Amino acid sequence: MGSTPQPRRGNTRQRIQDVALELFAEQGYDKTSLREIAERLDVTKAALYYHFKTKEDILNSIFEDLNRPVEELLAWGAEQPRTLETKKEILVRYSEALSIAQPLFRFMQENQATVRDLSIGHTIKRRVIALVDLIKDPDAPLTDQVRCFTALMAMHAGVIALRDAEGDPEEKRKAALEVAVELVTKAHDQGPAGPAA
Amino acid sequence: MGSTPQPRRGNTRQRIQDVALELFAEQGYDKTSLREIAERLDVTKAALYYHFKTKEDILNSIFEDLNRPVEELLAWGAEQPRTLETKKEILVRYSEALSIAQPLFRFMQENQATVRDLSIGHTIKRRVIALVDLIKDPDAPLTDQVRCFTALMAMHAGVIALRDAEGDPEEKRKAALEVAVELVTKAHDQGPAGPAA
Amino acid sequence: MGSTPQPRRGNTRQRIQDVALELFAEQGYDKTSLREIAERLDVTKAALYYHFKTKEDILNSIFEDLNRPVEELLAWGAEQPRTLETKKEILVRYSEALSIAQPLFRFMQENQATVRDLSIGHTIKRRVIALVDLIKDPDAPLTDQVRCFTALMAMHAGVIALRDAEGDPEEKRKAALEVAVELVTKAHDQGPAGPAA
Amino acid sequence: MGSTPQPRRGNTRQRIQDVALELFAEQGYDKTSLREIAERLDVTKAALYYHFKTKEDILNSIFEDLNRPVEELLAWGAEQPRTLETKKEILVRYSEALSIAQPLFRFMQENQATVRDLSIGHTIKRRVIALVDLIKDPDAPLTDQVRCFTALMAMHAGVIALRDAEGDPEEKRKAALEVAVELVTKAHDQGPAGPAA
DNA sequence: AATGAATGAGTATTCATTCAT
DNA sequence: AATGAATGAATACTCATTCAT
Repeated sequence: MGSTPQPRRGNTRQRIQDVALELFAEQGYDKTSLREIAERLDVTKAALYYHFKTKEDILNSIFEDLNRPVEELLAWGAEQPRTLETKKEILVRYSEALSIAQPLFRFMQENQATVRDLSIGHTIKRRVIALVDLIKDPDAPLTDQVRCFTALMAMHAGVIALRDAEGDPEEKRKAALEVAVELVTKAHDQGPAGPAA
Repeated sequence: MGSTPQPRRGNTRQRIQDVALELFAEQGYDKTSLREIAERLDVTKAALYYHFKTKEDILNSIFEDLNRPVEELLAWGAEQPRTLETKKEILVRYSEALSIAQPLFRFMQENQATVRDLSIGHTIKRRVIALVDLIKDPDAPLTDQVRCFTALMAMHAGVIALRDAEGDPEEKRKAALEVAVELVTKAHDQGPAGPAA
Repeated sequence: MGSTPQPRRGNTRQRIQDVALELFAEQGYDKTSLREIAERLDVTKAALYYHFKTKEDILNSIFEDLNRPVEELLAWGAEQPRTLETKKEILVRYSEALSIAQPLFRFMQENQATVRDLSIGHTIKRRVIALVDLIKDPDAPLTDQVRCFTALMAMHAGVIALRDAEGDPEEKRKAALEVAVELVTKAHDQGPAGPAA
Repeated sequence: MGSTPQPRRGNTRQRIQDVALELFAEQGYDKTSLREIAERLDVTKAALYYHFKTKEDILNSIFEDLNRPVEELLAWGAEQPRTLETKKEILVRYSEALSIAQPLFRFMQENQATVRDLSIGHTIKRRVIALVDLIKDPDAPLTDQVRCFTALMAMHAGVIALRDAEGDPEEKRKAALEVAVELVTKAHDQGPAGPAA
């Protein structure tokens, strides 16, 4: 186990990404060294540099791959009418995207300080803003804006933060989605100038 | 005569904490070196070690000081009856505590991965659980649990995450508190087994 | 039909030498990596190793090619009578050789420390000594030896060191040659035991 | 030998400079690693970083110290009348400065490619130009300019390049100085527009 | 109450080189 | 005639920590 010099097929790049994401999510970006990644894969550090230009580049490549669904969701959402139905659909899809790329999103949430000055930092920030813009109305009062933002956080919580709380993950996700829908619905039902009396 | 010309006298410990918190919150714990802290204070690194045993110890001391209000809130809450009024009061006080110790909480949120295996990690985790326990009913269904947890996150968002969004900080805090109260109220109104018909 | 559309055919070896010399002269030997050379040629590093055994070997091959004229000059000079005319002729030819292989000589001058313990180091050293021997008289006093050595340096200066000083390169070369001739003439006119009274 | 933990007096900084210059001159800047310097001094690499911010900084500090005499010579020369006597005096003093700081100048000459993009590169270039300006007449014809530049190179040769040629160093220095004076005198005697008939 | 001097373990990154295909 | 994948050894530099003074 581990000592057989496996003929290394062309999957090393993928294996690096997998191990890196696992470690980044487990221990954080800063605390994960390239030495550690290399050791787990039983290759040398230099091999990592054959496949990626820098440590940050490993993260970037992972992000690009796993982030695509969210990007597509944003593109789709931008073309829909801003109805309540659309908003709900966005929440549903986002929840699913979160669930699928859970380790990446967990990593992003737990390493905000680090991620902020990495090149994906900008992308992420823009993306959150775009997402909120899709589910809140343009001139929504502050309270409704908070409701919409909180809706997103509810889903993050359901998928990521409550990761090691008791309960079936899928049920937690559903519950969080329900709460999110509730919040966005409430925000939607009130016109831009507060409760439509 | 009356104005002290050398303000740095015996207060070095405090100054270290101030600068450290500022830098930890700005750049993250890992990326802030003791050299940097020392340079800002115009003392040597060794001076830091006169006042604190380790880097982590600096953080611990900051945490102990700023966290006291929350600890007191938990103690107080534990002795109150679990009425809706109590829950609301807890939310109000927690929101205030967040506001006062904003840099610390921001630091905690943005450095979760790092904080997790520092000694304050356990404390924080226990505290969040205790807090949720105070505002949710013992046998609340999953959805209500999510509501309560989300209520807390709403307040974190209002005080911390929305820090550089437009708008008056105090108003954002109030709006977040409002949403939080709403969520907890809804959770409270439904009995442990769903809607109290 | 007549014009070859793919000029890179069998000439890779030459192209490697060209690019390598350019980069060696520009940045120095140590600071020029094989990666850089390969990238400029749009081939892989391994391709370089198909054509050359080592990095040093690339340099050796360049040196061998461009150095031939000087070697021939030495051979020719060794067979001539040691008259002033011969000496002048050697200076003229050397100046021309310098001019033609300018990048190589520039490289040699600016990377003396590095070149010293490369295999061309010995060759170069021997060659300079041989050259001085051709233009100075066997038992010339120290001052005349310095004159002869300085004559060579004057030409190096004229072609290499003054490279980015103002003025037409060819004129600078001529001027340097003139000064060199002057020095050697002076050295020649004085017998082995000082001024021929 | 070497194992006694000598009480390290406050001379470490100086010792680093000494060893570094020795190695830089012997092997070149690029090929001298901080590990090597540290090992020779029987300290750790980190100790070097206590005293100097970077590898380049070590070189800078050496340069600043040893270069002072030349800087002073330039300042002095700038205030003198541009007579032949002054020029001769400059040559004499420069020759002495070269002799005293021989290892540094040798290093500079043999590592031109490297030094060029270090921070001392600019300083050196400016200095050579300033020096030539002091010994050549403002509108000297090209040949005279070459004479002056060659005069400097003659002295470099006498002190540095001929280092391991036979003969007493001091005598070689004197001979080189003589040749340099000769060249500058010749350049001086001819008016700005060629031979003063 | 603090400094000056140093360490040991670590980091990301680069390089010349190799070899099976 | 060349590539893709990898290595081993090195490099400059940083960090938290220690300790005699």
